[in-house]
Amino acid sequence: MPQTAAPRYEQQKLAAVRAAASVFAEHGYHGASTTLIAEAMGIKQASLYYYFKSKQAALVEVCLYGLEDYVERLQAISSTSQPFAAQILAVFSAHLSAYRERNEALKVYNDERLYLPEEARTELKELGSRYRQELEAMLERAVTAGDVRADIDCHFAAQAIIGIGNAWGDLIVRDPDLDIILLAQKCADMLMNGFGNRA
Amino acid sequence: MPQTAAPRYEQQKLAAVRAAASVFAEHGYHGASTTLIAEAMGIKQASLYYYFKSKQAALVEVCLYGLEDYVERLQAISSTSQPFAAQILAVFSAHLSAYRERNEALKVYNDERLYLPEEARTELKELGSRYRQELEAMLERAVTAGDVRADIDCHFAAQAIIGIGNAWGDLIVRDPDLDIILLAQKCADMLMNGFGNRA
DNA sequence: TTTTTTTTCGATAGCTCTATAGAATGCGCC
DNA sequence: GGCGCATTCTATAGAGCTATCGAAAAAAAA
Repeated sequence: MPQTAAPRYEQQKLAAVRAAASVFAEHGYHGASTTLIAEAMGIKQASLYYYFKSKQAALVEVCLYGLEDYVERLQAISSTSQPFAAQILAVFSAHLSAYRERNEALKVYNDERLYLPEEARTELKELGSRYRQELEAMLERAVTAGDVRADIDCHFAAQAIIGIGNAWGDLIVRDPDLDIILLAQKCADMLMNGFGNRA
Repeated sequence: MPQTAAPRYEQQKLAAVRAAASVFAEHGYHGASTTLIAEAMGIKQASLYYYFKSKQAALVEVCLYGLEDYVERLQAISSTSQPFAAQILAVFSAHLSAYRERNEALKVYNDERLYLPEEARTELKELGSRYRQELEAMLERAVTAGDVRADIDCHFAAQAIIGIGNAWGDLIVRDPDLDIILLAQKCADMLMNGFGNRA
């Protein structure tokens, strides 16, 4: 699928972001060198600065790339009128497949965001917490609809869902054989029904 | 509480491990400098090498310190004959309070273990997976006892439990006001009963 | 006090890393 | 071909970092 009118710069810029994501994911922000990133995309170290103003700027772009359509996807799910059980399955599927598709970038956001410059950090933090808030609102609606127990702490629940997604996301990055669909089903089942044997 | 016969060396060594844990936790392994670690314990950079052969050796010691009684605690819980619901609550409590007590070291183990030397890495990995296996065995016993649904994938479940614990552990480190007991209860409740409204 | 041992220090070699500057190369277009 | 622009290169300044060495200081032993 050839991009229409994709000037070389755009292509290379994207390649640079991806290379940076990959190297940051493997070595961590501080452990990664600009030389390594450049090599990963087949150019020399100094040429990288044609695309990034600084190493830190590269980190910012990688994180943004990782989060990009992440929140939007959740909002799309959240705005459907499916029963909650179906929604939560969709949430896990989206979360996990985001990890698979942009796995390095999302991992980098989770692991290295502490090293972002203050300014970018708050911007991204806001994006991240928008995600949590959306999830929280979704849970609250499910409570009113009677799909979710009334005594659930929605704030806690939203954090837990994100935590589970991220934990599996990490494992997915390292083990490409994991079946995302199956995993999402198990997560959703766990969350809705618990492990306990119904008396 | 004065340690009986605690020679200066032992004290300082422990201080060094803790300082390293703290600095690694804040800056990451590669982002941390030996100067910073030394300063954190009030000595000069070169003096640190009296206690650590190398920076990497410090990482190893921090990780070991973080995991130390972690597995043992789980085994203690696992060997009781409490009902599973009580056990799982104890597991979460132990997991979360370990994070609070040795928070930096455990966080370092989770975040930075990738940068361990191969040899130490496998040793620690084994410790870590002993934890998961123990949890898995516990779940299997609970299935036989009828406390847990028979159709649960115990391997998945064990990973999920660890993932949830670590996710909250991370948040605990950053927010010291979180109530661990309450959190553990919510986690256990979520796991056993799920969020779904029982028809 | 003097001697011995443990702990800390200052100085520095040797290395790697980021970022910059200016030259070279490719490439479309007249 | 030759001009202008975009892209990549080589070379390097400048800084920080780990680890080592031998001397100093502190503590313990005699």
